[in-house]
Amino acid sequence: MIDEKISPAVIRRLPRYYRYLSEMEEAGIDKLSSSQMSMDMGLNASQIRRDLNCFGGFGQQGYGYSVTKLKKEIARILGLNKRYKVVIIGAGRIGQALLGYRSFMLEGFEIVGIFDSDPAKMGLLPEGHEVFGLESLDSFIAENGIDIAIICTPKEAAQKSADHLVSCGIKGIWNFAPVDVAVRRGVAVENIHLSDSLYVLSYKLCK
Amino acid sequence: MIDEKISPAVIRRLPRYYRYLSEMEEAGIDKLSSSQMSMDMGLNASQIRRDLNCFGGFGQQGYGYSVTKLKKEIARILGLNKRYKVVIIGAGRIGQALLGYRSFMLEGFEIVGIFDSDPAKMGLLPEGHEVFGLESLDSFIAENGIDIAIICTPKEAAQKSADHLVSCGIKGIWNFAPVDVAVRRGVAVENIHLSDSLYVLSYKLCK
DNA sequence: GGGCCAACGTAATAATAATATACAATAATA
DNA sequence: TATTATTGTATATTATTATTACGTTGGCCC
Repeated sequence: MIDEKISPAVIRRLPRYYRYLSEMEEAGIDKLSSSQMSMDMGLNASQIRRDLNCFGGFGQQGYGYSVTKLKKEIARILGLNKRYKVVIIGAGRIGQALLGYRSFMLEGFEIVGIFDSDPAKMGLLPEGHEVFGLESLDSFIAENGIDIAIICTPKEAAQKSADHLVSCGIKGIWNFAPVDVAVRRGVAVENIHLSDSLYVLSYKLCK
Repeated sequence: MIDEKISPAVIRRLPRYYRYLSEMEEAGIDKLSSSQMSMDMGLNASQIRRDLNCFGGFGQQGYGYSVTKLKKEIARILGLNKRYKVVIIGAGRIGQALLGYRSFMLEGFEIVGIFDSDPAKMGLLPEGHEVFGLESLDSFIAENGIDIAIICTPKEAAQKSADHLVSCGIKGIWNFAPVDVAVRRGVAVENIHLSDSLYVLSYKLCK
């Protein structure tokens, strides 16, 4: 992977490029110029070229970008060519909803276990998944080589969960609890703050 | 509401301040200085003061900010003192998960209907909610004075749904479909791109 | 009540990111 | 082989965001 510091702004745009390219590919388009992308995506053409060039020259002068090739390259940059083993912590509504999210699996994120502290939640869910107790988490992570944990606990439990997961060697946390969990350097965290987004919507509504 | 352009970055921080203040209030703290907040939140103290001053001088020199007062002010700025009526479009996993999200209701977002195009989904859900057909959406929105719609459809249907909702007079859209829906000026959209966030996590993992 | 101090409010500055412009290099095409 | 399109890249400009610096104000103590 390229090492010189790439700005977070660029990185956050990569998934958008990826989505766009997937759509174009589905639509049967096999060639795109930066100016075409620019019009479709509402970004500056030169910014697009610059973004892509952070990772290498994927285009061809006088021709443009091959949709399939570029999509594959971005997938590689994002690490979507890998497979990740994932556990979910918290078998509430969100946890269960994510459990059934088939499209994650397609992209290489395989949910192999869901855990909860509440004994009432233990046992079989629809579709054959089983909810385990938290006491079995450590050994499960060790035995199954888990890469990513999704935190779907109430906010009170989130930081404790994160600490626990990190101590088990988890390297990536996808956090749905409405707190900013703190982890040591070397562990990646992405937060989905649902209510933050809803509040911003509310703000926009009363402007 | 203050009119001079306030930067999106500031607005996105407001929910975070709100969360932080709620926690401090719960913890029984009634006074905070910007430098204390700065340490807790990992933001620059002066940035905090500037952010808050976009909306008015809520602090007191030589003293700091009253937690309760500041929290109330931010709630007002975000429009959380209002009540919103909300419909969900799409009764799949995410739609159903959001339907049961009690905490939204506490903050003034009341989900009053859930709709789906699939006849197989019609009928009663657990907890007494009923899934309606899309053909009844127009009249439902008109009769119930709906403010916000949550789009939980597959990506193919999202833009069509958005168009439909806007034509019914909906002013705010909370979009969970993995596309950027386009709406006319005057309609607010907030996107939750779950997979974008997951992809960024994946990127961070293979850095 | 006067001086001191804490912490705000805000102006000035610096850093980051986005946009625009330009152009040589190069592959496709006719 | 000439033409054309479009990249890759440099540079400049503008906009946005964050940081530093400091004057101002109100509370508090002696």
